[in-house]
Amino acid sequence: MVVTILISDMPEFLPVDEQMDLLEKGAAEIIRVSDLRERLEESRKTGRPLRVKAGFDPTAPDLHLGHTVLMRKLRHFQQLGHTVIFLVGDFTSLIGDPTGRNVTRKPLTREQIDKNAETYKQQVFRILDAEKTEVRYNSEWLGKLGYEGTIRLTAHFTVSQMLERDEFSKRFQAEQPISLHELLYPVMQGYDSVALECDVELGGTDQKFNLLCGRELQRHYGQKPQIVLMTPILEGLDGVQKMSKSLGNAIGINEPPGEMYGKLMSINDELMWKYWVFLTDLRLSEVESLKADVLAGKSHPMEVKKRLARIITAGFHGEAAAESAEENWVRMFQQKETAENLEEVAVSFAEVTDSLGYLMVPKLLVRGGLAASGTEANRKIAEKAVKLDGDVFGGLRIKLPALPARIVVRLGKRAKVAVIS
RNA sequence: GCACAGGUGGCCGAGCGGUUAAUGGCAGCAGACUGUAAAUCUGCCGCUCCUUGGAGCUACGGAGGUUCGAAUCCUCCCCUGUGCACCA
Repeated sequence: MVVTILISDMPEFLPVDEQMDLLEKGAAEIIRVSDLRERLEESRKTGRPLRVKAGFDPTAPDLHLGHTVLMRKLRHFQQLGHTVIFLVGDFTSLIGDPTGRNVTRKPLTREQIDKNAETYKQQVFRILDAEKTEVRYNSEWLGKLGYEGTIRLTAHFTVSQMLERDEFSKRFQAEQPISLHELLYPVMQGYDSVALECDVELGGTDQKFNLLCGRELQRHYGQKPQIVLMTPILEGLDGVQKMSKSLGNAIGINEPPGEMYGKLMSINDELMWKYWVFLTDLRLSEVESLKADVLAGKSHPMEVKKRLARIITAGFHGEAAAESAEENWVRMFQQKETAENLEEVAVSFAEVTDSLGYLMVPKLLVRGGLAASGTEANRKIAEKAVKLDGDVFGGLRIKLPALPARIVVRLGKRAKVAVIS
């Protein structure tokens, strides 16, 4: 399943201008544009594809749309015939990337790393072409480095260079801890570029420092410094903070179509335009014209958002699934009816009934994952937020009809069908 | 090693012997309003059990202690930051 097929069957090495067009779209910053152009010229002349690396800490096995901004850009390089290296930072994840952290990260165990790396690959290849992707692990060379090699490597950097880095200096000034080993992270990431002889490295804008370390080190090792292409950090559902699973504002690429569609619809209008740019293949000019139409009142923002949700959902689940997700959404939220394709939860009679055989509604809510605890379920019932088969429920227990029973349980926006037997 | 300042619920941050499940803020959830938006307003926001009002349990870095009673006082330990020292 490939999200983007912008240009398929592209002959290798298009004219540089055309390559640049595709590569520059949605890039936050390129260091440096002229170098990239030059390197592409060279590759076209010699027939040597560029080596394009992106590294991943196998720490977050659940990819979300924020990650796909970068993946899509890698895919673009791939489509242009260049070599994409998917680097699993199994060694660096022993440290934990200090980027965006105000706290030292806990190191992972070997088992966790391996497991995460596998899950990661599965997900990444929904966007990248697995056949054409070189998968590497940085333990391959970092593991061999040893203490001596590490010392030699770190000698290329000074403490003040490291402290220039925003994350470090902020933490330092705020009198927060910085562990010594965290300073090693950028150095090792930089060495990856040396070991792989990268022409280009991709990363989020928050990775700038790390990416630049690669350039620095490559110079020391007599290589041409890599071009650095940074993708923007996509805001999550709240529209403010970066999309991140731990912040609870993410849309995972493995989420069912209904969820994905619904979450996309819940973003605010302003954010929608960013999603159009970074998560679809519409040209910049096309997005601009959509926006102009909305501003001019020619089209309704909700309709435009529905189209966005549909395109993105279709990219991961196919056109048919996206269409049915949309129909469901309309039925549930616009027409306030009950959706057809609600998720069913099988519940056994004993789990949710009291000794007299009455259905305990709070237990049902917990069992169905709609409430985190019985206490919370009770609160929500008291707030008249719970509906059973479409009617507001205000009590505690209910007499069950004949088994097996199907009850549509709804708490706020979310609803499920409980099948009790 | 010494001195000082700290460690409170998802996060930030009050409290400094009892009316404290613990003020505020953020995040989150629900209701109203809507375009399931956003903004705004309102309510909720540890867990369990009976119930429309209660009962119990767990919680303020860890372990002890003082006290009728401790997040609050004492002792020891762990962790963080800062300064000084060490760097024979």
